[in-house]
Amino acid sequence: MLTPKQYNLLLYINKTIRETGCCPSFDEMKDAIGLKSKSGIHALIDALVERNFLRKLPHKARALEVLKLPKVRPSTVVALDGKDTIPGVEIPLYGKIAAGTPIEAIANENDKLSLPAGMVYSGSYYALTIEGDSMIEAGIMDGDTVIIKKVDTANNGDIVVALIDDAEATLKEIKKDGAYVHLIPKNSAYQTRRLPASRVKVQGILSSLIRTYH
Amino acid sequence: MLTPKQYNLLLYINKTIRETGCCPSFDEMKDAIGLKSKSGIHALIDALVERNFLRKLPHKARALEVLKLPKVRPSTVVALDGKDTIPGVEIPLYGKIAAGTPIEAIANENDKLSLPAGMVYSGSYYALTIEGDSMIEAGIMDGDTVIIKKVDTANNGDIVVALIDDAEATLKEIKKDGAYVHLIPKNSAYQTRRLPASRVKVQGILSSLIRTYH
DNA sequence: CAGATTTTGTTCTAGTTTAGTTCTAAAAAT
DNA sequence: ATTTTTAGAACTAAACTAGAACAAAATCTG
Repeated sequence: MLTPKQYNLLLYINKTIRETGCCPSFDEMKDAIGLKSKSGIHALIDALVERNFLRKLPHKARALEVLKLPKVRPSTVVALDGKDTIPGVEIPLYGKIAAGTPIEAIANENDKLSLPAGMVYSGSYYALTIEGDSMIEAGIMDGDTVIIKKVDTANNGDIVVALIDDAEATLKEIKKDGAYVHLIPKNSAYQTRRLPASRVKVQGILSSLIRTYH
Repeated sequence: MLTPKQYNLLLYINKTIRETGCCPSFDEMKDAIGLKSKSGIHALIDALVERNFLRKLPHKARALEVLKLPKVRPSTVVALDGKDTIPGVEIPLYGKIAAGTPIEAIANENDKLSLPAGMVYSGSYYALTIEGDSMIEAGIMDGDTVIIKKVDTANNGDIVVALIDDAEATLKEIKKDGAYVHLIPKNSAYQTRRLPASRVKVQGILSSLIRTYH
């Protein structure tokens, strides 16, 4: 994944941005990791950008953004010897859902979400990552992971994954109105959509939500 | 599927990346699994790449990525409800947190929350149930369960459990301002509180959030 | 606001160290 | 006896260090 130098620089950049609010300069970085020339920093940063740990705004000074950090976990978590286990399940993580975009068709077998058994009851479940802010007033934020229970009917007021015209999937509150359904965003900047029931398929209802900070 | 050498090497690579954040070199690997030459490592890695357990960025050093791990075989744990087991942890659920109520008053050692190991990294954690709407604009709603990492310092912008005057615990965004701290609610109907740093103790920072519907 | 100044980022060259690959042969296992 | 695994050396390539010169961005100044 990373070389030790790359890793140390990444940690230093992240720490500095968090503590001071602004990005260190190349000279500050070279002092911090003990180099005498900043050309090496340049190469390290290029490597980190290439690996998608950093992004830099082109033609700006002190304009680095940390995209992710290597997940450093205690070894007990990966000691797969069956000691620290709880009853649990793995459900597929199907990708992102956003207003106006279909769920990514790829069901990547590698993307799985582990859940304690207590979070899922009978039935079949899958997970999606939220993109966009159309449900923000329901406390569903960009980047949240939602756990969806596969069902094909829902009650008024349920938050559902709705597939429109077999093309576009979206997470909205549903309200039935005769032969029509209303798909209600929870953000006053967005409009409720009213569609013939025949064009809308319920693909599941919101069962739980997980958000990770930092 | 995998030979014992391949399996051990894969676990070692995964463990090293997770613990240190960076990828081991071939020499480190050969020492780790007890070989005297690194040419054998090369063959093992090729085999792991071919079986899609590893990916390597071409023409890069220390640029391995673990794609998947062999399935966990829960040998002794009894499956519950036909469900599987996963690596996991249990953390204490201390009760509700709301403006004006100390945590300890409602602490009950018996309430535990099970989490998949992937949700907690190094450190000690506890869980609280949110009461009230003072953080609603941060997507934290009444009834949500928050997972708190026990630490006693935080950075500006972190959402923390703050204990005021050893009496009152509250979940707020923290901002340090010299000898003072600001405790910032995320609801325009509430006021930011500015307190001398001596009256405020950080009891943990928000690590993740779980919400269950229905 | 324009121009000057300083700070910051980029590029180049060149050399050192570290890491990865390939090949051959010996040793072990089947 | 054949195949697989291991060891070792030789080689190629990437990572790292350093210095300087230059270009661009940010800041200062009148």
